[in-house]
Amino acid sequence: MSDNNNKLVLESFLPYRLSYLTNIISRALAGLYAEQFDITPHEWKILANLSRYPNISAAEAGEKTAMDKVAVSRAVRGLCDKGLVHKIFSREDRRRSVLNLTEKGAEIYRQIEPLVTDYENSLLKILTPQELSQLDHLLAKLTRHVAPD
Amino acid sequence: MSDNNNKLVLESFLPYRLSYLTNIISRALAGLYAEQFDITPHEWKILANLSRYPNISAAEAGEKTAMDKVAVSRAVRGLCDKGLVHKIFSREDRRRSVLNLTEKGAEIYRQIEPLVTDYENSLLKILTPQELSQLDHLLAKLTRHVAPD
DNA sequence: TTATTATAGTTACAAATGTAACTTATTTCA
DNA sequence: TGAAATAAGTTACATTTGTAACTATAATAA
Repeated sequence: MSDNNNKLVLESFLPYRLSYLTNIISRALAGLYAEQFDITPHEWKILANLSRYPNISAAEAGEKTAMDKVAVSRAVRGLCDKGLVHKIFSREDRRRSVLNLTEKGAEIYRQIEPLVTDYENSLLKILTPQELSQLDHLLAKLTRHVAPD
Repeated sequence: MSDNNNKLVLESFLPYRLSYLTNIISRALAGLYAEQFDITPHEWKILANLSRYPNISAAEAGEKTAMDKVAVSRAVRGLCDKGLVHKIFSREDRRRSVLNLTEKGAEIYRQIEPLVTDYENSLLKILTPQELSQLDHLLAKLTRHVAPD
């Protein structure tokens, strides 16, 4: 039986509120690097992951970013075309790619990273330490519930 | 001067965590009505707003949903084509549209609404009352900060 | 072995979304 | 007035994104 007896109130509907907030933040973030560095949000995710995890494959990059393999393939191609990423195929398994930042890619990453972390800090610093830990807890709990693994 | 002295850690980066959670929820939500009722997420937003606010214009619907006018125009056309929404132009200002659900639109809305609110409830009920009020407070505070008006 | 199945990645096509230009109607103000 | 500016909505085009089919390689198992 349905446990619903409330009317839908859009202004307080959790998925909409989340989506609204997320869209604004994502757009602001993209604005920090999009035109200036000619990098798409997908490309940025891959770039950041390769900085943190060198030598991963496209599939692994996809897992870490929650991007599907087509999006990863396109982002990697874009990054390779711009000379920011170097791709080879593994000797052991020639299906598997091995991705790394080029020197240029690492340099661009170093330029973008502080812009992005500063933006995050500008958000986080409006929260009290207590609110911060609540936010962390809530995101973890909700995410665990909708995406268990 | 930059107040950044942390390395970017993707797993704990607020915008990514938010975006990840939001995407999963949005996808789950769309799955509730997309194929079964042949309604897109944009169309659903307009449908729900027209149920709550009859006689609004496309521009007003756009404000309430944070959709741009092109997206609204397309969603409204889709809904009209399916016979779910009725559009006339105002007598006082003939640029301005006046939108309403048709009987069929209202009926479809009545069918989808409990699916959507049940899904929201399934999320909210894993939170304690205290966590719920924290979530409400945090979303409001962050949203106010990134989208002041 | 070798036939089947699974995996990594790419390509091709379709659908969705964004940006800019356009049409029509209204408002402003010289 | 009536010319210019503004506003609502649509259309056209380009870009992005998603889905499905495909290629190549590797693993499985009959």
